[in-house]
Amino acid sequence: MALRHAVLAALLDGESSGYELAKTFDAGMANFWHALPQQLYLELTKLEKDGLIQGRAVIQETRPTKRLFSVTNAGLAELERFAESSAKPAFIRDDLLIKVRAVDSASAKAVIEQLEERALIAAAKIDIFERYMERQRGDADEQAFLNSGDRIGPYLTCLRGLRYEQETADWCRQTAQILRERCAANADT
Amino acid sequence: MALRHAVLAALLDGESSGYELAKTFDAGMANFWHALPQQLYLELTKLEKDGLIQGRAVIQETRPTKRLFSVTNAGLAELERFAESSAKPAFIRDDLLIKVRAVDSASAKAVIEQLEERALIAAAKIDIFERYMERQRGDADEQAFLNSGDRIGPYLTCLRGLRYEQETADWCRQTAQILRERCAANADT
DNA sequence: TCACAATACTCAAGAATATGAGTAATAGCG
DNA sequence: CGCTATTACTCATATTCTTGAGTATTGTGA
Repeated sequence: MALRHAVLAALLDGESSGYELAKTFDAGMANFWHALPQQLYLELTKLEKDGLIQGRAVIQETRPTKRLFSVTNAGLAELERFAESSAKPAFIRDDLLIKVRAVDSASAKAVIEQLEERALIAAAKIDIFERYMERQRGDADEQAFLNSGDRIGPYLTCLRGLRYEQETADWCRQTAQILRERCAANADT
Repeated sequence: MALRHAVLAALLDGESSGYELAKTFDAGMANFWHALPQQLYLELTKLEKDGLIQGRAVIQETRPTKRLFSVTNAGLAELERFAESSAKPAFIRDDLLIKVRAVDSASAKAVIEQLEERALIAAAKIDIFERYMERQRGDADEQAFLNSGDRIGPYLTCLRGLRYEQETADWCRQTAQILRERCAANADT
């Protein structure tokens, strides 16, 4: 039931069409939710039907007409209710971790490659998050921004995403290194 | 398609019944997969039908008969294939992060409480992981264990789970602190 | 100019996950 | 002696998420 709330939260940043949302959602939700365009369109339709968001059609000259959605007061109230409801424990689902958990000498090579690949992906995300955060806080330093900025939510969650990716990158590199050394030791014998 | 592989990986630690697996799965998978007992029983049934695990009935005197499952050679081969297949990018799904992202003065109080609660949960997990890791490496220090231990997969993923929970706890406490300060500043004006 | 990418969506079907309700026996506690 | 917890599972349904296939128009590079 929480994609619903993730979409509402995303629309707090300003009205958006389904298409725009689909492009920015994964990045904007900084690592703690993910959805395909089809799900987003569907969810937007439902949210509008329930009166939590409202859409307005924008007729464009050169592009198809789009519908921009924004959160209604009922939507804000729903987010309030959501905030007060008890949160389900979070969970990650990560194929790569399963591969590492099951790793043995036969699969080590493939796993090492994927760890390195993942470290690169994480590094790219770190860049994106850092740029976003710089832009958000502008001239102020972080502490000042967090004390006085309004709508600091996206910044706070981006901070979490940033650290998560830093940990991911570090762990992937270290784990790949350990597995490489074990492969080498194995080959010697 | 990966609960399947998570269960296979879990059974590498030794044969287990559905019931035992259900109790240890969430903890053992150290934060990167989660499943309810019903799903696990179902998956075990499918895995057995596909010949990737085999079960043997153990008749107990005072308890109902249980079935212990272990990974077959076909199961090991399937894990190999899985390791070589390209991994889907991981994703987290976390209600609490959505709440933080949408946080405003109205919802701050509820969100602070949940952040503090989450920090405690994370601390409890950290304890569990640390104890598991100590037990695993025994007398050896970590480096030595990782160099020479066999089946280091569970240790490596536990390490990741540990750091993840440490980050979670830190971030939750810091974020709660920031929100508290803003509440106080708000009340002053 | 011609294919290909981008904008802006929709619909249907399928796989994976979650929820709720049972069954049935024994163990331990007061 | 009755109550609840534990062991050990099963079945059915509901929700959620993913996948694949479309539609229709416009902008852009070779």
